[in-house]
Amino acid sequence: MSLTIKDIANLANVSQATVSRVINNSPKVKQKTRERVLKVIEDTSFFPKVSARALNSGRNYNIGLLILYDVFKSQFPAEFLPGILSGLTRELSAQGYMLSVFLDQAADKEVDDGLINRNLDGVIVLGLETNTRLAFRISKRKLPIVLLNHRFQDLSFSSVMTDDQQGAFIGTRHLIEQGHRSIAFMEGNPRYYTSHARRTGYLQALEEAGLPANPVLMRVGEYDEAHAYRETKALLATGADFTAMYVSNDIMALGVLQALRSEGLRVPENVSLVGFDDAQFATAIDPPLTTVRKPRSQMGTEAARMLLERIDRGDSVPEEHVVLPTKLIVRGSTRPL
Amino acid sequence: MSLTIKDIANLANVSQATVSRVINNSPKVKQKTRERVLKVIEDTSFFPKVSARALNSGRNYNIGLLILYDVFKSQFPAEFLPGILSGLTRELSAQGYMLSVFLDQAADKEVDDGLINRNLDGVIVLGLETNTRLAFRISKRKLPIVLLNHRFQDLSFSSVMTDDQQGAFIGTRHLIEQGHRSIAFMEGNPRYYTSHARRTGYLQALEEAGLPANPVLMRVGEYDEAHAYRETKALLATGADFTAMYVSNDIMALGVLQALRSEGLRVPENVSLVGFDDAQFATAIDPPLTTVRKPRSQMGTEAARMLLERIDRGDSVPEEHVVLPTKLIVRGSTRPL
DNA sequence: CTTAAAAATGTAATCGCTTCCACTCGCACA
DNA sequence: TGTGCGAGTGGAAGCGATTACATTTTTAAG
Repeated sequence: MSLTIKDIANLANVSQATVSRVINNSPKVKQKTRERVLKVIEDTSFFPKVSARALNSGRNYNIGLLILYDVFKSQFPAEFLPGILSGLTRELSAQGYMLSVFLDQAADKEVDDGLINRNLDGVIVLGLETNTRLAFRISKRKLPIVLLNHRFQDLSFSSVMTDDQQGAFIGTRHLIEQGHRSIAFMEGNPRYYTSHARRTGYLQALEEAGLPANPVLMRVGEYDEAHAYRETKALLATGADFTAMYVSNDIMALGVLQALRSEGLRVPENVSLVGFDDAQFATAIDPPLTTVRKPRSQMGTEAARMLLERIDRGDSVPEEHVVLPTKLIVRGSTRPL
Repeated sequence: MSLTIKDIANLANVSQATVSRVINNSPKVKQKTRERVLKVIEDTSFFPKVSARALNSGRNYNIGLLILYDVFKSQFPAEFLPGILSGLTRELSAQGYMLSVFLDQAADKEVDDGLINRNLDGVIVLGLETNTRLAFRISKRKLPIVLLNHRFQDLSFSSVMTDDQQGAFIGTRHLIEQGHRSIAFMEGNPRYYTSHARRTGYLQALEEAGLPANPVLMRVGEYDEAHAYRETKALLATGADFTAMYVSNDIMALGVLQALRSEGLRVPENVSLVGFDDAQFATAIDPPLTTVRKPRSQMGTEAARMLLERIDRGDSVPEEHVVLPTKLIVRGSTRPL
């Protein structure tokens, strides 16, 4: 049927062991022999069978991506997943690994059986919040694990995050640089860590500029359009003055936009607006939204790199926490005062 | 280290062979024995090692999802991927399979080596158009394959599609039912099959209602907001009358919306609008967009089901083409004339 | 109660690779 | 001329399941 290393061994006039050594880059093969074997491999386009290697080496060359339920349920921007997948697979396939996805939507048992026992070399957990029960179970099996887009303080899991505080900071600072002094803030669901971070970034920018934080201008909603609309209406009803607003994500910005319009206010003429996420529609609405973008692809590559390192070096690798900066994308929804 | 089938055999006082039979639901095990073995398996939370089974059964319990480049490059709605993944993994994990993703972005060789040789039991190809070169290569290796969201006429590959024509049909019919008689049509990139299907659906609805198709009202653009904006402006410039418009996707609808607004026209007061895709932002814009939704999750489950059938029964399964209906979601952008 | 067929179970070979251990073959050194 | 050593290679034992084939047990017909 298909080629085995035995065939390669015969063709190259060496033993199976040597072929195996060549495949695995063992240093103890004479250069000349190595070349001969490689040539045969090349010519026959031989590819070692993963299951056979896995059986006795323990390596499965397969890592799991566990997408937690909250990612799907919430207003997690849909365009994140493609970006992250792209980063993950690029890095992983370069090292010969595959990526298998698992959704948390199925019953817990399913995830347990499926995910943990399926001979994965490691797991990347993508979520907004840590599912602690699950994380504990995975760690109990000593499976290397990296948290992506969230972290868990009490457990020593490596994590890759973005610096949402810095994101809100640069977004707010952009408004300040444009001359705005009265800048409102629309917070997302306070249950999530990110909401807090973004508020802190907003406050930090104000403070750096010596601007007072005005509690009246700070509203709390959910990461959806309806709450943002309602809160903006409420804010306007207070009669408070503001010429700009930092909104915690792009979907909310849509709600803010509607509320402002309904009161006869225009963006950016009357109010400048900055969002977060750089959603697919951000360029397509009127006005195009100035927003803050997470380095989606890079988040994937970083997570993959860290996990592979952990797999290679074992527990000796210390817990690592990477925080990636976000980027301000200036479009038409902001303008100098 | 970890449990093997041997341990289970000892604990249950049977042979390895019997344990294996129980695991694989072989019918030739006495009910009583089966229960005893299952109990032990349950108690020890044993899980057979995939690589070991794969080695001699040929079954890898791993299927590949190949996401073609055009999916990422185009205005493919970002929210599709999560929906499709959800459907795929639900069905697959129920049958004990995992799903590994591969992106077409890497070099072709990578995909070739990686995808084809990595011991997958089958491949699902998600794309807007068939990458024929790749499809041929996969089929040459006799890997079962199902095309998702596209099809290829000349090759006998099974496929799962949505009925875009029916989608445009019900969208247009909705407008007709609301009393509209002059209905414009905004087409997407004519290079894609879907564009053609949507136009046909539009025309079909007009014909069914005995309405003439007016070429002046039909514009062709790309699946993005900028072209839609431009084409709408051009349409308005002709001075042609219309009270409604069918737009080939939601992103384009954003452009249409802007163009209409810029000319002082309001939606739905002056023009009713129907889109396609039910993008994440469709509920969040003003007015909320009436649109046509693809059954994302179901597309996934169907594709998985078909692929598994093909894997189980081999080539005996005839080529199958499933076409799923779309659904009209009525929101605020349409109203009776 | 036999006894042959059917059903259930066990034995052991096998899948394709990795890796431990043994072995060969120069070559430097005493 | 031995001797020791290290580099390179080969032989063969697994890894943990599946499965063809052999064997035992059960069932049912006579």
